[in-house]
Amino acid sequence: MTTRRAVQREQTRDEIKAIARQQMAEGGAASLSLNAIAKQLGMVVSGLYRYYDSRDALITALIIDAFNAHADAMQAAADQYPADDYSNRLLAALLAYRGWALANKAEFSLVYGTPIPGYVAPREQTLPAASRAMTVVYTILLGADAAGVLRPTTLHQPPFALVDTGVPPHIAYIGAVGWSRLHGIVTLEVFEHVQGLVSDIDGLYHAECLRLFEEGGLPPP
Amino acid sequence: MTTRRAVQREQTRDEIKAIARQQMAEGGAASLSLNAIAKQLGMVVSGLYRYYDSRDALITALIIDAFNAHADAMQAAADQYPADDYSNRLLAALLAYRGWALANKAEFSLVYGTPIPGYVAPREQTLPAASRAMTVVYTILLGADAAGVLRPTTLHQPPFALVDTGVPPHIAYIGAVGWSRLHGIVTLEVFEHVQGLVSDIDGLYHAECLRLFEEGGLPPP
DNA sequence: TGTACATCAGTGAACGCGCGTTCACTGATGTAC
DNA sequence: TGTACATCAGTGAACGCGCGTTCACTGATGTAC
Repeated sequence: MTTRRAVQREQTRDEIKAIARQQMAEGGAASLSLNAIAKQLGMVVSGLYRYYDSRDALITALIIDAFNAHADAMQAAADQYPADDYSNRLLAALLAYRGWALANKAEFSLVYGTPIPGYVAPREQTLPAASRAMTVVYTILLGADAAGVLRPTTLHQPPFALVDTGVPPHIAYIGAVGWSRLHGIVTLEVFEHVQGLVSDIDGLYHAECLRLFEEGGLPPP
Repeated sequence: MTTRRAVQREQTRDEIKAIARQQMAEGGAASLSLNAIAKQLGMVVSGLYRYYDSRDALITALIIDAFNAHADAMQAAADQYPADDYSNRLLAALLAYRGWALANKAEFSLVYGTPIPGYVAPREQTLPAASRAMTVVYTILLGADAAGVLRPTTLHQPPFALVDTGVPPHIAYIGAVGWSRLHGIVTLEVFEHVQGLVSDIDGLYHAECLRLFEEGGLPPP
């Protein structure tokens, strides 16, 4: 039974990440510093190396966590509605995309903003988590399509080349268009570029969501 | 005649910015360092303070330059077409938005990505330059509207609140929707998130541009 | 249940590094007369 | 055109700071018998 020490260890790993997240929330994603984390943890900085091999390893863990938390938020929002209520599930997931980003701006920046100088993400580690958010949306759309709820529209015939990820092209097309549109609003909002132009960003986001339902052929909720 | 020294001075200021841009292009926007710039310039680091009051002052200058260069690229692209060829002028400007961003990824990140930790942009200095890109688009749309080329569509009645910037709401609405949509594609592309999903990003961008023409009521070129 | 040993969490000192900023200085370029 | 002085570009040393990482260490917690 190695349990007790292992549990403690896992707790400390989590605590380190929690403090890192908190400090990122205060000073921005790029202000991450092992020294500052150790100080707040009440531990000497070299002690952190018992838990993470290096600063980069910690960043990677934070990135994976962020992707997962983002996807989890979307999934949880969708799950508030019954399995066959595709429209409400999708809208909830889309709103959660923005909601999580605004509630966790630093983590959103860490993942979708300027890369941290000197750090390169190990793709094979981060990619599975990174694609989860998209999978949440695909799953809902695939369900709707299988149930015959997804009306074919012009947005089902991609006029450009998509990467084959196993998802049927007409679903992938809606996904790509929807993601880029909504992501645009969210990035501009998180980095405060659109506030001088649109006062009701919530309204803009909703309007774009509804247009996506219409263009994608799913009845709006 | 203070000219000679003044000219030299202006040249050195430009050279400092050029080196800064080059180093940002190599190491990312956040890797900006006065020491590194001075070394490459062949000058001792304290000498830089003859030209910029501080690191932050240099960053501000670079940000203003980036906004201006971006808007200039859009304006120049539009100006390849006659003043009354609104459709081609607009499309050229929109394509230049992405083109400049891809050709100047570091400057784009500096301006639209995660803010540099410890630096806060003095809004009153950067705002005029920041709004220029949007002005290029507005001007074309206003011209088209005045010439009666802009067909009224549903995208002319904003279902949400816009900030009054002196631009008529129906124009501002098209601007906000178009900007956020296209910006989304460009950010995802610059930070390499969409490459695993869409292989022909050029095609996606064009398709979205054309949809904006249709929705906005301007005949596609 | 008790002892002998192994594992491992956390310490503390030290490493070399790069950072932005200051200050008194030298020597060249410019201005005033 | 020539001299006296002011301006200013660039130097070099020093400042204090925070950074990530290493290493030999102590002492507590766990395991084997």
